[in-house]
Amino acid sequence: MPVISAKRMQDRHDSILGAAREAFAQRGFEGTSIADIARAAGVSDGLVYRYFQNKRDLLNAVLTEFYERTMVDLEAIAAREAPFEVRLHGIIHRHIEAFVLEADACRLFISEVRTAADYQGSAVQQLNRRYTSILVRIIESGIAKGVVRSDIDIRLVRDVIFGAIEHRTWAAVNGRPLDIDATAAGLVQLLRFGLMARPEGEA
Amino acid sequence: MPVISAKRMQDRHDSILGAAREAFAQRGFEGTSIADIARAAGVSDGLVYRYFQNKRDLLNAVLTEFYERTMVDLEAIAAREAPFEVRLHGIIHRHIEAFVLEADACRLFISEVRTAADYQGSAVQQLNRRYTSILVRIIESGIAKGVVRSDIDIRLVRDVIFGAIEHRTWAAVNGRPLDIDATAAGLVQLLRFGLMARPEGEA
Amino acid sequence: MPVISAKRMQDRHDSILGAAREAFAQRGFEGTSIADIARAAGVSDGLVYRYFQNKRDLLNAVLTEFYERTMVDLEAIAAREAPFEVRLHGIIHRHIEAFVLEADACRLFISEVRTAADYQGSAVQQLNRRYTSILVRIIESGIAKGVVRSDIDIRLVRDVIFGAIEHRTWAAVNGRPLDIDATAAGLVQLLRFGLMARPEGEA
Amino acid sequence: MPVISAKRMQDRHDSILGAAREAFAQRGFEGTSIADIARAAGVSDGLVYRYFQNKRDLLNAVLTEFYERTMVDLEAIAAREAPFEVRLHGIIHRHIEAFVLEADACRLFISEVRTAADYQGSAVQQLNRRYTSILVRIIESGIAKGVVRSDIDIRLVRDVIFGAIEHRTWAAVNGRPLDIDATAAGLVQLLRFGLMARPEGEA
DNA sequence: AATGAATGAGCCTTCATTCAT
DNA sequence: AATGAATGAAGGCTCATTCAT
Repeated sequence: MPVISAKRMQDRHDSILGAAREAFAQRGFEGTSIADIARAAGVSDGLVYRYFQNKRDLLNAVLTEFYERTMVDLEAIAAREAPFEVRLHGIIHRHIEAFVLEADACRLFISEVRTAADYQGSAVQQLNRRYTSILVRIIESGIAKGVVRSDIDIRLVRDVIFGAIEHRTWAAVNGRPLDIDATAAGLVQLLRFGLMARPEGEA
Repeated sequence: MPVISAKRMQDRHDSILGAAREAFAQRGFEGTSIADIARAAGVSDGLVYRYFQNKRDLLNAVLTEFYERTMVDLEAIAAREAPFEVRLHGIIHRHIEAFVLEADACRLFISEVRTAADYQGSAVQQLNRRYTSILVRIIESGIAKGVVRSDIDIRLVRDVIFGAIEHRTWAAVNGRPLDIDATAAGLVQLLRFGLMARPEGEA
Repeated sequence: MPVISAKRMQDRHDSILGAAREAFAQRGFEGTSIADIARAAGVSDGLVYRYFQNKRDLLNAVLTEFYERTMVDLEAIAAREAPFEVRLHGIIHRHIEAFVLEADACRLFISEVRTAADYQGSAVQQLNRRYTSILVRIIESGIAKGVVRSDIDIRLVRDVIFGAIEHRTWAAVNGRPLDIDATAAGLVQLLRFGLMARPEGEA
Repeated sequence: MPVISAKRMQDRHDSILGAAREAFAQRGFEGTSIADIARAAGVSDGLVYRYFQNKRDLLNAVLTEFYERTMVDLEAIAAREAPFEVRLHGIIHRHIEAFVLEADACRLFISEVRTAADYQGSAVQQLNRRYTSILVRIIESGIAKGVVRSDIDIRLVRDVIFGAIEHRTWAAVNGRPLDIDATAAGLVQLLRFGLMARPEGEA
């Protein structure tokens, strides 16, 4: 039987997590100390270790929370009934948005977690897979409907989309804002008909 | 008259640089200590500072050396006389190769340097620009020849290509090998004609 | 509720401060390492930084403590109702005593702090000013009472007294003892009537 | 038989010594590295050790040179035939001048040498004794001539003069200039007749 | 004679983590 | 349950001194 109420525990948990998100975003993982986080959360250093195993665990928790929050939106878009192009555009648009609005979390993931030795097989990797698989399912349904070429390499398309957005957004992270609408539209257009000029000028 | 021969100095320089490349690749920048590098290079801690200003400088040197080495190949490909598709394929192929063969350097760049606060305006950023500009010039020449649609967003294409390869190769970095030829061919194909199925079935 | 008692904290503080005073006195500021001090105080290196901001701060604390302790006596003497000569003698005597009994602190101040670039405007300089101003006020009251020549340069007198004692005591610091009474008496005598032989033989 | 000429050796010696004086003056003893000095002197690090045993020895040499240079003037003043007051004033004036013009050397002596463990019995201490003994001889001759009270403590007078000047000049070292003439005159006046107001108003 | 490459000890400070209170 | 004092290892960097060339 807990000595403090479950709600109080949840509040503590959340404020530590929030403080960590903030701090990691601003100063990076190595640049943030547990004392920083504890102070921002209004608790003692020691208490952090009651809620999280260690600093690394806290980082994972921050990213897990980000993924789960963002994924709700993406899955809603994927579940919607709409033509292939609309759903593709929707998911690309929302993903760019996530990158732009939560650039800090993305940067954390890219520079601190994805490269870590223990990333393979981690919970965060599972989440990342679920995240990207949403896009994969959309493309699969496009193929099923005959809108997308069946000989396409789905995983390659996935990497093209996520990779392009990551690259694209990076500049925006440090400085001038990114035009989300234009970028989403441009990417969809490029994906639909490719680079090549065509006599018939269809695209 | 130098106290040691130029060759000996070059050797020292190279062994420190090599040890640093190895160590950074395996344990990351923060995870590597100067003592680690010195030990691996068979020199004293202090000597590292005779050849490199500080730890950060050593990281820059590792990446500069990688970029310059790889860029020689890329520029040769870009300079070749060949149809657009051939040159595009060539450069994509070589870039994937670089990623696969020197995954360590790429990982370093991505996770330690590109995200650093002082990346903007740094020498490494200059090199990265030169690197990516090779691809940009190929696309421009494709437009000039009328092979590529003139309304294409070149910077978006660049981000698609580099981003896709980065994402794609990531899996290969940790574990199973990547089929370089297939990946290059698939990416070129996707870029040429896009995702969409076509009645004429040209692609 | 504090984790350890206030007394225990005070003890820690004092033992670190004491160890620092001892170590600085024996080996100078640069010659003393934090590890030396921690070992002598029976604590870990890290704990020193919980009680003092850094090494420099520790030095300031040592000197502040010395000044404040000594100043209590000096101010009591200055506040006493007594003829000018008595008060002058009292303060000179006590100042010499401080120099002799706490030669280490004086040496520290003279050789490590007063010459430092950041001395001007520092807290220690404030204390030093308060310290010397006690003497200045006594001389001023001597002038007010008509016992001391009104055309005297008070700051020069101050420098004569403190400078002389500093010089004088220096020998005593390293080796043979100084006769405090004789020195105080001699200095007062010299200050009262100067060097010159006088026909009337008054002095 | 030396492989290089004695003159060349002397030049080397002097340029190293000069570079050291400059560097110590500007950055202090601890703040100056042998490499700094070697660079400024236009020689290699190693060569410094052919001319001086170690860094400490170099500091001693700098101060010895200063003392010897200044002492020539002082001894000339002491040797002059003149009334006591004139000679006393002359030597005080010249000493203040030395302090003001070569504040750096004085600061070095005060903060780096006089406090060192090996000062007692050192060559620099010998020089310091010779330096101060010049003043002592002047006072003795004043006593012999009956101008100075015979019951005066000569060593105390010496400490008063040198101590006062040291204290006085210190402020001048960091900032506003010191009026050498006024200070010398004021000190002589104070020493001659003391602090006390006198009915006859002789002083 | 002269160089300067090489050494390696040393130092201040930070901080994740533990545990007595 | 909560605190925060305490630990102690680790790390980047400097520099006096030596000695092979």
